[in-house]
Amino acid sequence: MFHPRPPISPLEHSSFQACGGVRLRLVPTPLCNDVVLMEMGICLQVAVVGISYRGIASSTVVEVFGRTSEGLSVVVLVHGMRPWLEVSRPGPPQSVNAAEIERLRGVRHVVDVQGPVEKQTEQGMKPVWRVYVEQPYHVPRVRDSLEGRWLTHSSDIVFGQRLLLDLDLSLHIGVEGELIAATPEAAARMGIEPPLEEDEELLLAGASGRYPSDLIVRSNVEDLRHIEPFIAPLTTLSFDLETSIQHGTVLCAAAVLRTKDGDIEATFTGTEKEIIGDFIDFVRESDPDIITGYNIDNFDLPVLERRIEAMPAKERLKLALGRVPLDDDRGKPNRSSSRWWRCTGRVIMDAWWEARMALRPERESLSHVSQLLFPDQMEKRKMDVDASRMDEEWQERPDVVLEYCLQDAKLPLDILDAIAAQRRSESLGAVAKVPLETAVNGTTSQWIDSLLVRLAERSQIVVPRTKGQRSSESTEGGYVHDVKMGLSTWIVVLDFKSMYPSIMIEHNVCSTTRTDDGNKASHVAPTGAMFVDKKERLGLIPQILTDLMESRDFHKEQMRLAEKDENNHQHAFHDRLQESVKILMNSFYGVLASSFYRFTHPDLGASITAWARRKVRDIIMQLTAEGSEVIYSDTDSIFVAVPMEERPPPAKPPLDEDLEIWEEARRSMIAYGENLAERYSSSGEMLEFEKGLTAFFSHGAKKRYVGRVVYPQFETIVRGYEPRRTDGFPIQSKTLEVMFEHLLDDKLEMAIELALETIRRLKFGEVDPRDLVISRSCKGRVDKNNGNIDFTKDYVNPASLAHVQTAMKRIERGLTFTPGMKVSWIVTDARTSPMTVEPYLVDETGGEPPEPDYSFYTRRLATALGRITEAFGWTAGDLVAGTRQTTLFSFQE
DNA sequence: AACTGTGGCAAGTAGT
DNA sequence: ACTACTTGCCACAGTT
Repeated sequence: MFHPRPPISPLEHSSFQACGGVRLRLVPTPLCNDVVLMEMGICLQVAVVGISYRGIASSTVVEVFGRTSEGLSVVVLVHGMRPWLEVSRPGPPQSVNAAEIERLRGVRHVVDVQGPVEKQTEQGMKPVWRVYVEQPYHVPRVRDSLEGRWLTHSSDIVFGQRLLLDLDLSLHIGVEGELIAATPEAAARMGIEPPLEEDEELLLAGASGRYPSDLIVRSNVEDLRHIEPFIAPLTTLSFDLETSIQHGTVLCAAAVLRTKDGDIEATFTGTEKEIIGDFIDFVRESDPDIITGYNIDNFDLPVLERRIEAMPAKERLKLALGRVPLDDDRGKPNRSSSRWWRCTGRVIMDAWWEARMALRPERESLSHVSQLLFPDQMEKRKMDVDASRMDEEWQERPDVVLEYCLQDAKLPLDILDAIAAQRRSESLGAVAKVPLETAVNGTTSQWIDSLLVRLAERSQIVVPRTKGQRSSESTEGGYVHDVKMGLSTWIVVLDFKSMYPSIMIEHNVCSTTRTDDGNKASHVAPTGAMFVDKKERLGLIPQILTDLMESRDFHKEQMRLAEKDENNHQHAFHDRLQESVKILMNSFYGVLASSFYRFTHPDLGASITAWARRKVRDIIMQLTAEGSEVIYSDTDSIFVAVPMEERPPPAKPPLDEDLEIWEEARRSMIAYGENLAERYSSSGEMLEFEKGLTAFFSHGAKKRYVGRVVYPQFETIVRGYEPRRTDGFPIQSKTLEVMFEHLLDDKLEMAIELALETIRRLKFGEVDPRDLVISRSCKGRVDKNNGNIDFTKDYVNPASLAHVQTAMKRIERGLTFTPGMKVSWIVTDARTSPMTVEPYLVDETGGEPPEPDYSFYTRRLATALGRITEAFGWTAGDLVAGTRQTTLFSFQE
């Protein structure tokens, strides 16, 4: 049983007219001459959640699933799209006789051949024909049957994406069309009578049965257009199942739908079939854009699939969670080969995965992540249901379990809201011009394809296929300068602005501009790779990156304006957009350096990094030559010591007199940074003064340093060291964090004191075992047949690894383990080989923590702290002993 | 029997 | 999407 949906408050009619409103007209239909059907012209702004398509007779209807700016769910049935691919003759340009084209027309499933059009191919300009085929799935078949006689282009683009590419649309689209069906509530909201819902009408529109959306609109390709991004009132449904440990059956379930108007909660009880059936009904009725839950990818969705599979064939339910008619098989979520579940018309977004990516928590249990995000609210959440005794709990107090289940359904929504996961994805989709689904679950290559393919096709450049194999050779990457060991004071950090994108723009780096002809080359990389001049041909990638840079500047400007107006909403909106642009720009280098991307060549990635290394090394050499000291550098950043006659102590002093000296040093540091940035910036490359530090410390290892930033704002940065890592143990991170603060204040004695005291306490076991928990992610493969986990595919010697040992012990004790999840343990005996560890389960099942091997932890902590203190003459051994082994040699150091 | 050094595996981070 | 780099542990070989 579930609570019914409360009525939706009617919207004001005027707000709907902003985008054209609703027109009514009476027209005779061709199907039934004597009946006059009402046909309603409608104009909508839609955020595209997902795109699919269906073949109808000899044409294809594209289904665009989304949410309107007014908050209604909609499926737009777009007519007039025809699947196609392009062909050209292999080899150098040559004449093609008409008979050859006629043969092409005769190929099975080919509907039409058009052209030729002169296009740029890998072998120069060539005539290219466009071959239209019956259905999208015929594209690969025709492609393969033409193998050898023709080269094919644009022949592996998924048809759903085709709509956005051909019409140059993004996530937010304007739609004009005919309203052919609406739920009574939706009609009421729009202030109209719902249209007649006759089967013929839906069939005419290319639908079979009822889509679960509020509106069904029929449209034509010509009636879709690009619109500016808006914040869509997306809806999210979260759910949680409680299952029997003994039988694996579903005991109860809960779901919460979150809209901009609030939450609707539902709980499900009864027989397993009733629970699952009612849950499916609730999903279809509430028609959310996003389905979420905690670890649904690896738990709840597989459980639903398995339990339905276990039902007798006759009365088996359909797991129709998708936005398609009930009898349409595409409604069932599937995860074919991919790590992600897909479900037609909706996005499946696992709050576990999103939280993991956004927060990088040390432990990943729902309770730990909630604690992290909502420390105050967690008081309310009573952990009084013992999940390891679920069957008994359900027997004894079902209402408590149901309440617990509802809580667990609701938390994922709060988590996603707290990290703004949906909004971020919407922004990324708007920038990469892909549906929400691709923004959430797609790969970077899909986002970049979306921009690159559409520009190539507009620029009369053929689109190559994604390459099959990966080469064994890897490209040399960025340059990392040796870091000076110890404490340095008064440092400026200079950064190249968007270094790799700038290089790509400056040197016109693109697969379409690369050349082997030395006469044509105007850009020669340090590796010898050559690229033509911009005037000869402007590369696709430089064009896109230039646009992206401009759009980032635009959104940053809008942020400034919003800030001035104190419009937080607008500020956050543009901040997300500029952030998405940045993410996208930085992804370009990655796909270009990958060997299987369609628009790349091994020269590209190698040239970019080679130019970058040269640029950074040149500046380091010049700085060194002029007497400045370079402390560190990684890829695009340079840390330079500010030249000063006398270096004031780094800590901001309380005394007036000293404070003035300190402030003066800070001012001269800023001036020096700005001066360097200006001197080393040319038109093509921008070196920016990014940060000013009073103190910088490293023990001498690259990518590991801490710094006290005093410009542009005050903060402490820690890079690479244990406090940044999720696989250390808490006391290690906490101690180092405080020690770093002391070091940066130039309070060496306090840092050493803390190290000695913490090690002493640990040696005598005077610490909370919680501070000794180590967590790491663990791989493994699930055996399809028996559900067992196989570790041997991922690990050479699984049993010798502490995290695998922990995972195995969890499984032994009947606890969940899903490949990729983090497991937590305490080392109980390090004298054995491999060391003995015990899972730490206090958060999950309660009980006593395992007895730690304190001597192991003492040694590990001493090693970590000793690395730092060794810069000041205290080795790890000295820290454990509690005294420094002073020798003549150590004094000389 | 207890160290010490080394190569290999694995995870995680810093940077794009 | 990519490379550079550090660290921890194990297995093994070679000392002390």
